[in-house]
Amino acid sequence: MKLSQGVEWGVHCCLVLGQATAPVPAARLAVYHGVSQTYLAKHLQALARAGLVRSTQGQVGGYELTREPGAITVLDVVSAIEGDAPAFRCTEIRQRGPLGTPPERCLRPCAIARAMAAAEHAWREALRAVTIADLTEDVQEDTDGAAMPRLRAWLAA
Amino acid sequence: MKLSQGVEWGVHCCLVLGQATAPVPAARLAVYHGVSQTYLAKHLQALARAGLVRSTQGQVGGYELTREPGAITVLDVVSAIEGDAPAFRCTEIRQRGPLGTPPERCLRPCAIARAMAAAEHAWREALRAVTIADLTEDVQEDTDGAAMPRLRAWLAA
DNA sequence: GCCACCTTACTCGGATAAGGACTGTCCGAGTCGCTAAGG
DNA sequence: CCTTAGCGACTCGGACAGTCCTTATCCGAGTAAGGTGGC
Repeated sequence: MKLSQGVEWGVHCCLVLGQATAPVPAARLAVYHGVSQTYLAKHLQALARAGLVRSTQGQVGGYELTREPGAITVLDVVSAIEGDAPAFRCTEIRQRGPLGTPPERCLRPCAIARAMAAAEHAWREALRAVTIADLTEDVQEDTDGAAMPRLRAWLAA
Repeated sequence: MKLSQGVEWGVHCCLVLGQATAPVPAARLAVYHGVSQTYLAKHLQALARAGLVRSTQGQVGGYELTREPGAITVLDVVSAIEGDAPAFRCTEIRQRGPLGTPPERCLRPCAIARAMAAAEHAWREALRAVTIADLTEDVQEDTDGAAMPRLRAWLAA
């Protein structure tokens, strides 16, 4: 089990966009993070499709958040990049083989699937509890309040 | 993010082995579940490497649990199949780019990595709370107590 | 001086290749039980 | 009748291809700003 690289990039981009006062082009976000410009663009498209960011074309275009940072959770970003499909997919093994349970007896999901779904629910809730604003504050504390002012100055330049 | 197919197979195999009183060959487990024999063998090797099951060769050989079902958690099986690597891998984006934070300033893990790690911890704890014995009981209830006796009879035949 | 048009440059968006991991398969090494011969 | 050596069959274990998804990239469509010419 592994998460896509794009998740990390997407969250970082949301942190940056939360500090911006004007649309930021994808290329500028890529330079700031030191990653591939074209590939980051692909992930930003996913964020746009999910409605987390809005894209503007033209000379002063770019990406900007559609909601305030406190209203965007990490789960929103992860779901936008990774999709909503559950990590564990029950293939109904219990219905197969010589002692397979008939489908009409399988009213509830498989016990294994239930346990897996409960664990994924806990994972999602933990991600839902953290917003972009929370992360921004954490980064501020980690850097003694230096990161965000520097970032805003770099965005303005 | 998706889990390997082998996780589902591995848990099901542990459920069966928990009911067995003698080693069960991999081929028999595959027939019972209606899955590929050779591919299931590959995943059983992973369970053996993790010390969850013991393999015996020879004519009456096969696999058997090393611990009682109540002492094996779903997390044990998932870790055996998927490995212990965390799903989210921080690539230290904060250290890159024109405003990268110097490594000597990065004492704590990245705030994003901390949030992701907390969520994964919640996921792991939820899986650790469920044992093979718990799942066996759940399946019993789902089938009105019919599944395990039938399984034991099939194993004896 | 003001307005409309055009050019230009910049932006995003989807369609297109390469690499790696999961999936699926095979055959060889090792081990145990059974059989048969000898004492 | 008991012991022991050999044989045979069954088991696991690691090494080998195929396929899907993630990664990475490119070029075309669209848009807004700025400049220029006309009124």
